[in-house]
Amino acid sequence: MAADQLTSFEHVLLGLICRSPASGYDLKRIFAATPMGIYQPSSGTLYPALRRLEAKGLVLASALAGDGDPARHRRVYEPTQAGRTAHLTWLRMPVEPATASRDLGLHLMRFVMMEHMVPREEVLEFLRELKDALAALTTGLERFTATARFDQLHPRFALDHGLAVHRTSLHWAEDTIAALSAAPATSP
Amino acid sequence: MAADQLTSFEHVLLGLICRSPASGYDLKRIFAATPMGIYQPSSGTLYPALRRLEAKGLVLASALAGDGDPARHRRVYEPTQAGRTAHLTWLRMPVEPATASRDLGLHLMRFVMMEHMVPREEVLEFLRELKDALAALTTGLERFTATARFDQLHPRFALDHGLAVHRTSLHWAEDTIAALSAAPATSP
DNA sequence: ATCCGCATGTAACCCGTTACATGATTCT
DNA sequence: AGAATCATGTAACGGGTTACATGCGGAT
Repeated sequence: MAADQLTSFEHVLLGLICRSPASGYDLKRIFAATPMGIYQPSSGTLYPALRRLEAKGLVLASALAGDGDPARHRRVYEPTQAGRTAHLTWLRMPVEPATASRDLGLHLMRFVMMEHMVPREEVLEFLRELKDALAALTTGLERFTATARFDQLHPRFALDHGLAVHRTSLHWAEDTIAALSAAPATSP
Repeated sequence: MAADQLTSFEHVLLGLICRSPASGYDLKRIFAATPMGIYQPSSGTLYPALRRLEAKGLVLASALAGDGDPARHRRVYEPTQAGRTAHLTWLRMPVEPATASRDLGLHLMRFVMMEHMVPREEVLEFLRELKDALAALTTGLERFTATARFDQLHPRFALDHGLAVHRTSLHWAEDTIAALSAAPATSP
């Protein structure tokens, strides 16, 4: 049932539910309030995705709203054991160097959700993988810049942008590895 | 016929065809060879997209292959007048500050294609719009960072990354404005 | 004669977008 | 009572992904 892989959005939803049980509306507000609110999922995206997670046995809708009157049209989802496992597996997925650039935002998302979910050492390993992938990308772009001949200005400028941004991400990864190595340990 | 708007991918294809007539296979090789090859369109994406552009009257398939034997199963597309107009209109679209972050890659694409297509002053105006949008995003993130309280480490680190990357893009825009202002004029 | 690269296409499937629909609850 | 907010859903549409299919031309 839970065999086929989830979309990125479903993985994020599952992660949020694992952090704390939530209804669809709760999740909508989370997206609206936090800086990941650049993406605002619509009802037509959100609720079917939750139903898919439910159908795959990764989350369960507990209809208890908490207040006095029972279950007033609110479906609060909480993860099943299979859901927690799937989420942890997702968090532990390796960084594919080839797609690290495209998936950077998703990797950041995973990084945020790793806290208190996987041990510090695994987080550092993830960051090292990310750093290596970004380093490979920058050297690849540097090599292209060195070998290609530019008969126009703008392509060169655009490459400069890509290079600068990748270098920034690379430095961030290095800095974060250092900061996290120095930070006091926390309990999962 | 050409009323409804195109997808980003279709806009890019149209731009490439405007730069120089090409077949589907040519376009595929362009994506594979240049640094935009991070995205490699499949046949099922590419050819239907070209057919849509053709159906909308934006491109035309001229079946002359150039070599001796005539048209050996190669559809070389070239832009129609409506196609050129649509492409120029796309190039001249303003930068939406709200989605500048999400569309940054696309804006860079537009920037590359603007060369020799729109006058230098319009390119500079575009870059100023982009710079302003990026500046607004950075101050917005800075404000969030200042007001929000972080009970966890990773969200703070992730925000740092976003801030650093946006600042890099902002600096790039400023530098490119300066460089382009100083560069010698070119003919469209 | 066969295999590889060129070159274009089709069909199933899935998901995100958009727009609309529906009720319950709280506020004024 | 009426409006706004909470809360969930559905249906149509379009396009991207994947995988498969096809045929020609040149190379070994």
